[in-house]
Formats: sequence, structure tokens, C-alpha cells
Amino acid sequence: MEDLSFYDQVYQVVRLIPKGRVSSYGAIASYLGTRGSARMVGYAMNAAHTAYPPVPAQRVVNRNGMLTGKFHFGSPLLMQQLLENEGIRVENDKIADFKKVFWDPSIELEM
DNA sequence: GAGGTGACTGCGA
DNA sequence: CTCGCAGCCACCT
Repeated sequence: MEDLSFYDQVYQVVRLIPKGRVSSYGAIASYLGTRGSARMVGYAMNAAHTAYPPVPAQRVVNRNGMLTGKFHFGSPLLMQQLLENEGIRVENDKIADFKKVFWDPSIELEM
């Protein structure tokens, strides 16, 4: 962890998100200890597409369950398609059953 | 070394 | 109810 950059830490957590589940920037930020700095998580995702293995950034949405970063997928519809492909229902650019598919690392990965 | 940026969040009006 | 503002911190130029 300490050897990894903040970006890498975010990538690892995001990759731990189970299929059919989603998480929020704030939840990840909180888990990484940078609570209140959800921007850093989002900013890290900005370079996520340059990371390898690829990061399932489509599983990371804002606190409202809205696909705020869909425009960074190259195609605004790509993010929604990926989520729907995993069984997640997306309506009006936001997760329909957000509370049901929400995955909080600080809870799921709780010690 | 300093300044600017941003895939967010929470609170106030 | 919706809209706006300030705080937050790592990375890039």
C-alpha cells in the first residue's frame, strides 16, 4: 500500500468491486483515509484508463449514483452499457437500484 | 518551488 | 424542491 501511489490504491479498491455492484468516490476516499477528498478518487480515475490491468471505472459513481464520469469513457453510453451488461439497471444516467448494488469498501473490506 | 486543475461532497440560500 | 459555493489533496506544468 505504502509503496503504491494514491492512484494505484484507488485502482486496487475499484478492481475489488464485485460484478454487479457499484461504489462511490466518497466511499473509496474514506476507505483510503483521504475522506473528504473524493475529488482525488475521481481525479485518479481520470488516469485509470491509462492503468493496467484496466480499471472497472464504470462501477464507480458519485454519491448520488449518477454516472458523472460517463464522458470519460470515450463514449457517454459506454459506461451505461457496461453497467447494464453486469446486470445493473441504469435510468436517466444514474443507478436505478443504487442502494441495492452499492458496495462500500470500508464495510465489505472491513477488518 | 509555486500555482492550477478536477470522474466529488456537503451545506446553505 | 433546485442552484451555488467552498473545502479537499495528489498530480501535472
